[in-house]
Amino acid sequence: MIDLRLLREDPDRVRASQRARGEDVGLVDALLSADERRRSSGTRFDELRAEQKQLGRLIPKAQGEEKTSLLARAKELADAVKAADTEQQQAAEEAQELLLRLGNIVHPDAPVGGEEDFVVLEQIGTPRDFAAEGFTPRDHLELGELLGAIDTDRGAKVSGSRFYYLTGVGALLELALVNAAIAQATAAGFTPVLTPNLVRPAAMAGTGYLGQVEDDVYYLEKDDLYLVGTSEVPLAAYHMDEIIDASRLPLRYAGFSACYRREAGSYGKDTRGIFRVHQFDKVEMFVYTAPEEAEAEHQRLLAWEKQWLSSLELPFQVIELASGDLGASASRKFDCEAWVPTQGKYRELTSTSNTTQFQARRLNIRQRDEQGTRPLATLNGTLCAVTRTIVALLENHQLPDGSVRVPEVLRPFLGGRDLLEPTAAPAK
RNA sequence: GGAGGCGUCGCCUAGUCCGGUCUAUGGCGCCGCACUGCUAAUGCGGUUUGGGCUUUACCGUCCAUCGAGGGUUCAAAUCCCUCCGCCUCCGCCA
Repeated sequence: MIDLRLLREDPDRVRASQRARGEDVGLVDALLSADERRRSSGTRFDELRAEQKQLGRLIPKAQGEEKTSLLARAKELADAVKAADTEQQQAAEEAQELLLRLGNIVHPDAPVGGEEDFVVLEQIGTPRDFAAEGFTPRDHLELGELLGAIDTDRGAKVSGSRFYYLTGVGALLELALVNAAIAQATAAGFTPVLTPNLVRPAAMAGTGYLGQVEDDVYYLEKDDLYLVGTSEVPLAAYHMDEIIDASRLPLRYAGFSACYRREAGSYGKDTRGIFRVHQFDKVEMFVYTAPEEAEAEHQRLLAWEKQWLSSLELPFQVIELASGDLGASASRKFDCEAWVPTQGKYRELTSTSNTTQFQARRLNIRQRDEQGTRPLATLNGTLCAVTRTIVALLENHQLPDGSVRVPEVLRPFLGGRDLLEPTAAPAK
C-alpha cells in the first residue's frame, strides 16, 4: 500500500500513477473522503472515551445517591462510546479496503503504456545463425525427448496439461542449475532459504497477489491456504510484523521453492513443452533494504540476473516494462528475455521488481534507526526459473545430432560432463 | 485426531484465582546526563507500537495497544467465547 500522507498531500501524483497503470482514478477521491471520515470519527471516539475513563475513576469512591446518578451517566456514555467506536471502525475499514486496491506509485522513468510498450535497454550475446551452420534447430521438447530429459505425455496423463516429468539428464540438469544459481547467490552474500510453499491469506495479500491476479493462484479451501506462485511470497512475509534494526540491512535472501500457477486466461498460449507450466522450481532473490537504497539495489539485482544468464552463455535482452504491465506491487520492473531460436524471439526468463515500501506497508515490516521507525523497501528478482532456463539452454546450445553442449558454469554440478547426448532407447 | 499447559511494552518477570489510582511491577540490556586520571562502579532521567490534535519538525496532549478478534460490565491484563501460535503427553504416520 502507499503512504496515506502522500495521498493527502499530493493526490495528483497518485491520480497520475493510477492513470498510467490504466486503473481506477476515482479510488483516490473515495479514499480521501473515507480517510477524512476515519479521522473525524476517531477524534470523537477519543474524546468520549477520555470522558468515560475519568468518570469510571469516580465510581468506586462514590456512595448512595451520588453513585446511582454516576452509574446512570456512565451507562449513557458507554453507549455513546460504543456507537462512536463502531463508526470509526467502519470508516477505517472502508479506508483500508480502498487503500489496498491502490497500486504502487509508478516510477517516473517507467515508460507509460501497456504490455506492448516496453523499452529494450540492451542486448547481450548474439543469437546463433543455424542456417549458416547448416541445420534446422529442434525445439526444446523434441530435444528433451531425444535426451530422455522431458516427458510431457506422462505429465498430462498423471496431472493434466501443463504438467511434466523431468527424467534422467533433465532431472540432473535442474539440480545443476539450482546448485549453480545458489552458488552464485551465496557468493554474492545471499542467505539461501527453503521456504514453505503453502501460505496463509495474510502473506498472499500482503505481497499483492490477491488483487487482479487472484485467478492465477491455487487455493486450498479446506485449509484456507494458498500455494505460492513464487518464493517471493514466503520471503516477503518472513519478516511480517517485525521491526528490523537498520544496521542489519540490507537482508538478502535466495529462496528456492516450487511455484504454482493456474495460468488462467492463457489458454492456447505456449501449449507445447515446458515453457508455460502449472508447476516449476525457481531460485529467487529477495532483498529488504532502506528506501533510499532501493533504486541502487534494483540495479544490483538486475546485474546479478545478467551475470547468471551470461554465465549460461545465453543471448538475451533486457527490457523495462511499461506502467500498465507492472502488477500491483512494482513501481518499476526489468525483465531479461532469452533468445528462443525455434520461436525466433526473446522470451522472459527473469524479472526484477522494485516494490519500494508497498509490500512492507501491507506486511507491517519496518526498520528502526535514529530517525525512528518506518516501512523499509523490498525488492525481488528471479535468479533461475528452472523450466524456462532449460528451454533456453537446450535450444541455444544444441548440436546437429540433437546433443546439447553444457556451459562451463554447470559442468561442476553435472559430474564434469560437457555434453548431453541422446539416449539409445528413449523412455517411451 | 484426542488430552492438557502456556502467550504481559527488546529479553526475563510481577499482576490474572477474588474486575476499580494497573496511568502495567521489578531486573537485564540499551540511550542521555551527572560524577570520575581512563575504564569500571555509582546516581538521576529515559526506553512498546500505532493513530489523532497541535503547523506534518520540536515540545505537548488525548486515545488505542497485555497473542488476535468478539462478548459481559459503569469499568477487563484480570470473567466468558472463538481463533492463532508455542510446549507436553497419547494415537497415527514419512
